[in-house]
This record gives sequence, structure tokens and C-alpha cells, in this order.
Amino acid sequence: MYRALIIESAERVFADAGFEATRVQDVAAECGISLATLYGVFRGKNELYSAIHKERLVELMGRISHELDPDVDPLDSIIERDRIYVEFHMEHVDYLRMHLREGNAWAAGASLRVPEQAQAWARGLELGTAAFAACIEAGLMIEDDPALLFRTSVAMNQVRLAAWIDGGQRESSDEVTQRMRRAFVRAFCPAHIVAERLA
Amino acid sequence: MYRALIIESAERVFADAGFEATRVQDVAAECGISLATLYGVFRGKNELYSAIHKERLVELMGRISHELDPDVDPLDSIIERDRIYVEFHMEHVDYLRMHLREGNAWAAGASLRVPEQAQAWARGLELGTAAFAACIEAGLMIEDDPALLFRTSVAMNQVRLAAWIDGGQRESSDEVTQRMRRAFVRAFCPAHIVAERLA
Amino acid sequence: MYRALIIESAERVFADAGFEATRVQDVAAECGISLATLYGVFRGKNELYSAIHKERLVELMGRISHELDPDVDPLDSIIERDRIYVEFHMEHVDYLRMHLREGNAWAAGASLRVPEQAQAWARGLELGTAAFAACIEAGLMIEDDPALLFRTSVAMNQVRLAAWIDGGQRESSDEVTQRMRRAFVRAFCPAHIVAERLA
Amino acid sequence: MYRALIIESAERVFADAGFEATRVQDVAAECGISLATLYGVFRGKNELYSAIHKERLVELMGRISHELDPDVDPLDSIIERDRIYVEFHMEHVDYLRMHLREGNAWAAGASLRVPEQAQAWARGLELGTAAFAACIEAGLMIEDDPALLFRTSVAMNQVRLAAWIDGGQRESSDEVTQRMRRAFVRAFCPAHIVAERLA
DNA sequence: GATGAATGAGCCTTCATTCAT
DNA sequence: GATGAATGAAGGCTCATTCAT
Repeated sequence: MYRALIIESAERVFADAGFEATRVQDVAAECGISLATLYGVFRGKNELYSAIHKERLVELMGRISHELDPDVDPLDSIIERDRIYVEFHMEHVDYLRMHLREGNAWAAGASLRVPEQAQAWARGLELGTAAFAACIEAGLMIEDDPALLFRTSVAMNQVRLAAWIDGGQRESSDEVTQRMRRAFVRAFCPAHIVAERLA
Repeated sequence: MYRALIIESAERVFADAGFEATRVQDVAAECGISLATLYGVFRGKNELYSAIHKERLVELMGRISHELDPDVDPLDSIIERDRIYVEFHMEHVDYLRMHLREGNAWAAGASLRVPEQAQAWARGLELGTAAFAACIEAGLMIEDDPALLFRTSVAMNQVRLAAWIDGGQRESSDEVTQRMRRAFVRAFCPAHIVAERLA
Repeated sequence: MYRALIIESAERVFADAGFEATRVQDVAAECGISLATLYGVFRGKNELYSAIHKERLVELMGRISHELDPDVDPLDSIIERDRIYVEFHMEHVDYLRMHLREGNAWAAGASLRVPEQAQAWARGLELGTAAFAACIEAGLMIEDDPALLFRTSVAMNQVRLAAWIDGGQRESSDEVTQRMRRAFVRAFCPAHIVAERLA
Repeated sequence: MYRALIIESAERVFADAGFEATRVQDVAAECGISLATLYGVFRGKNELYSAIHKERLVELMGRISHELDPDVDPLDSIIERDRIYVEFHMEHVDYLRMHLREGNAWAAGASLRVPEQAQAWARGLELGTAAFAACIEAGLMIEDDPALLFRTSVAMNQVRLAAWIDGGQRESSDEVTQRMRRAFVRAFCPAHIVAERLA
């Protein structure tokens, strides 16, 4: 089936040019197939775009959206989720580039083009906010609006991922995750937790 | 001169719809002038877009890009710059909305549509990186890649500004700046500075 | 305004080629204008087609659809309506050709492409059926299903009009109407009325 | 052989949607065969359409186009032909629906899509005109252009057939033929023949 | 022989841009 | 200077048709 091939090629083209500037013809050319063949698999440009997001976001949300284990330290739970988020995007670089180009959901949820993105963002925001609230409750995090903190953490992760791409994708996901963890703790935890965790 | 009128109207339309989805016709209608008149002032859609950025970025860079006073505490200098950045965007909400919609330069410098943006980002990155490096040098900031820290700080500011818009633009720039300052110090300074500054 | 020019040109092209085989490009070329100009006046092929029908049918129905004068002989009333119908189409030959090509509503009302046509046919059928029923009631017409008789009369008129076109459009509307009247009386009236009217 | 199956299925689809709106794919689906198989039997959409008409029209013309028996009353000969025409179409309802949708040859001979139709119409017109002329010659029919009378009679038959379909195809061909015969005599015969034949 | 898979060519529609008035 | 009117140049999408298996 062409489906997977098309999705991968389309990710590359969308990542390079953005949704609007991408011509369906270009995607077909990138796949090495004809326009009509592509339209045989996806019903149109929008559906193709949606399909990419659905494909990737279902996987990402599947990995990430389980309820947090109450026995695990809530701070570690969040950091673990961030690790999954980062690892996933490092496995799907072209999707990451699409994400970085158009996906600043934290800035304007309304700007998301397809329902799959909007739903995933809504779900992620819900889960993230709850997790941050739990940390605040437990005294593990500074007192502030948990939704705002979560959005900030997403932006910080995106910066790290963007820097990873700019730097030639050389670092391993473990290295990136480690750095991210330190920045995270510093940004969101009270002094004694910072001291304890970053010792 | 129509110039200022067109720029303001165009900001609104671009902010609402994004560059690609905005039709020049719509901008003219928003201005209450004819298409041909608009083309008499700006040579095309791209030039209009550039002109907006030039107009705003020249002002912003003018306010922000003086060399830092060596007598002033380098940390305070950065925070002052952030204050200016935030204040400026709170005075130009439509431009801010354009900025948030398309301007995640920290993520992908290559995605910037117009040279004005690219230059301003390059200059800002240069200044910011130097300032962060000075702070690190002075032991006021944690040791890390100053460019990465700067990009992170930009993203954090953008999140704050986005939240300010989402929240109905109720807070004053002072309130936003205060909160931003605390988040900044926490995220980027070593423990003893945090203790000192957030006392 | 191009509206009238386009409608006339489009009638010609649609009459020659039929709706499906007509390319909007052809209509524009027939008008001597560009495609985009045509689209500035009509929003699309369907709307253009509808507009033609609306334009013509509003006029035709305006001429034809008044209530019948109860003082006038009901048979004469119907014949008068037929005269108007024929005269109208002889004034609008290209519309007549479209009508003959696609407008066999009497055969399959469901096949009408645009609402304007469907409504006009529904209204015409209603009026015609009522008028025929009145004639039957008055003993001026043979006893049969008035709707069927009406549909037959429409088909007969269309044959006359088609023959008029095939014959080079030489006859006057009076001549055509006269012949039509004789055929009408013969086909639908009982013997004594035929004798009386065709004396 | 798929030939007959395809023709029957295609008739149904063409009757429902019309030539232009029918996709070859839909015909294949209706047959339950693949597109390529269909193209193995017919060389294209046009040829398929032609084949349907050829198939049906050869049969119809075979039944109808013998020379008239000079010993039989010429009026009865025509009525007998009409009976055959009606009976044939009542046996092939989908073909009848195609015929009613696109086949108003009496209106515009030029609009016939395929040569089979055009030839059959030309032959039918020739035969019909000759037969009507013979009736006129014999004083059995009113004096008028025999071709026009023939075209009118075809239209009248089509109206009856359309009404038969609309009415749920309940009447037998004998019933329809009877009614048609009465309408025919009334429309085309002089008073004394009407009196004699409709007694 | 039957088919799934593939495509070339074309049509409708949009929009940035120009120019005569 | 301002504009209404006009258009060239694309882009999304469809469908009749073919061909390797």
C-alpha cells in the first residue's frame, strides 16, 4: 500500500514548504507516483494532511496518554511524559519539522488546521494541566497557573527539539532528555526540590 | 498617507487569517480603499507583508538593540529588554498575533517569510546570545549554551503573551513583566541568585 | 454590465453543446472576455446556468401565470397561454434550443437540473392542469386525465417549435400559433367543439 | 459473454444519471465486474453507449420497419407500429428511461449522441413520414406536413410512456395502446374518421 | 480472460496583479 | 491620485483509459 509511503513523503514536503505552499503535485512527485494515484489513496489535500496528523498523533497519544501511576512521583511522571514526547518526535523528524512550523498550539489553539491536531492538543492540555496541578498540590512545583506552566514546558521542549535539529541531529534522545529534565526542574520547581533533584 | 492605515488594517487581517489565506482584496476592503489604491502604495502582497514587519521591527529593534550599559547589572539588562519586548507587543496586539501565528523563529529560523523578520531575528539572536553569555560569564546565570537559553527565553515570553491574549488582555504590562521576570530568574539563574532576586 | 451579454452568449453555447459538454472557457470565449471576468459576474457554471433559467423563466412566468379571466372562454384561455409560450420562445431562440435539448420536463420532472426549472415546471403543471380540468368540466374538452392532456399539449408545442427551427425560423409566430391552435382543438376537444372551432 | 449483462447494467446506470454524469467505473460496479473487464468487451464509454443503442434499436427496427402490407388499412398499419413501439419500450424500461431522458429526436435530430440513434431516427422518420403521407393520400388523415404529424405522434407516445412510468408501470401494454390509439385518431384524423373509429 | 493499479489530460475555480479612465 | 474592470497563471481534483500480472 502506498499509504505509508505517501505519508512519509508528504511529511517531508509539508515540513519543507508548509501546508499552503505545498502543491499536491509536489507530494506526488516526491512519492514518485502520479497525482491520480495519490488521489486514489487520499481524497484531497486536507485529508492527506489530516491523515498524517492522525497517523502520528494516534501513536503519540497512545504512548503518552495513559493515566499517571499514583505510586510514581508526580514530577517524575511528567518528566517521563516529556521524555516520550521528545523521543517520539526524534523518531519522526519530518513530522517534528511540521510540528515546529505550524504547531505552536500553546500560542493559539484556534490556529490548528485539522481536528486531529485540535483534539490532541486539547487532550494533551488536559492531561498536562492535571499533572502539573498534582505536582503543585504536592509541593513539588511552584505555585502558578498549571495550564500556563504546562504550555511553557511544551514551548521549552520545542525549543530543545528545534535546537537538536539545527545542531544536525547529533545528540541522542537520552542526552536531550537529560538536559530537558534539568531545565524543567529549574524552571518549575521550588528551590529545595531543585537542590534535591539536580544534585 | 494611506501607508499607516493600510499597515494597521493588514495586520488585523493577516493576524486573523495568516499570510496565505489572506487575500489582498480583503486587506483593501478592511481599509475601505480600492485594490488599485493599495497597489499604488505597496507593490504586492509580499511587499505589504514585509512593510509591516519592517515598520514594526525597526521600532522594536530601535527600542531594544542599544548596546548594554556596562554599568548596569547584566541580568537586569536582559530583563529590561524583555520588558521592552513585551511592552512593545502589548501595544501592537495585531502584530503580536501575527508574530505568535507565524513567528516561531526560535524553532526554525529558515521558516521566516520575509528578510526583515530574518534580519531582526538574526540581530536579536546575536544581541541576546551576547547578553546571556555575559551573564554566564559573570556567574549570574547557569552554564549552558547561551543561544539555547536565549531561544528558550523568547519562547517563554511568547507563551506569556499568548496567555495574556487568551485571558482577554486584562493584565497590565507591568503585571506581565513581573511574572515574566520571576519565571526568567527561576529558569536561568543559579540557586543563590534565585534566592537573592526572588526574595 | 456583462450580465446580459454573458447570458446571451452562454445560451448559445449551452444550446449547441449541452450543459455538461460546455466548458466555462468556451462561454468566456464566446463573450470575448476572460474566464476570470466571467467568474466576476457569475460564481460558477451552475450559477450561470441557473441565472439563464431564472432570467428567462421569470419573464415567461410573468407573462403566462396570471389567473385565468373567468369571463373568457376557458379553451381560449389555454390557447392564449400557448400563444404566449410559443411567442416567448420564438423571441429567445437560443433559450428555446436549450429548452428543447434538456427540457423534456413532461417526460421526467426529476431530470431538471436547476431549481428554477423545476419550480417553473411545477407551477406550469399546476396552472395547466387546472385550466385543462376547467375545460373538461365545461364540456369543452374530452374526458381524460387533465395532467396527461396538459403534458401532451406541451410536447405538441415543443414539436411545433422544433419544426419551426428546423425549417429555418421562417414562419411568423402568428402562423405557428394558428397551426398549433388547430392541432390543439383537434387533439383535445370533442367532435362538436372541433366542428365549431375549426369551421 | 458479459456483453448482455453489461448492456443491461449500463442501461440502468445511464437511465439514472445520464450519459455525462455516468462514470464507466459505476457501470462496472453495477455489473459486478472490473473496469478492465468492461474495457475488454467495449472499447470505451462511447462505444458502450453506442452498443446499447445498436442492440435495442436493431431489435426495435426489426420489429417495426417492414414495408407496410398494402392490403392492410394504412391507418391501422401506423397504429400497429405504434403498438409495437410502445410494447418494445415497456419491455425495456431502462432503455425507455434513457430514451426519454436524452432521446427527443423529434425536437433536435442533431442532438443525438451516437450514429445508431441518428440512423434509427432517420429511418423511422422516413418510414413514418411515408406512412402518414399514405394516410393523407387516402383521405384517412388531415392534410398537413406528414413529417410534422409523425414527429407529433412520436412525442405523444413518449408522453404516454413517461406517464406510464410515473404512474408506477401498472398498466398493461394493451391498455396503454388502447388509449394511445384513441388519442392518435382524434389528433390526426378528420371528423368522419374519428366518428367511425372511436364509435 | 480478468483484474488491480496507475495515469494523462483536462476542467472548474481562485487570486495576485495591472491598466484605462 | 483613485478606481472599476479585467486577466494570466496557477492549483485542486476527476475520470476515461491502459497495462503488467
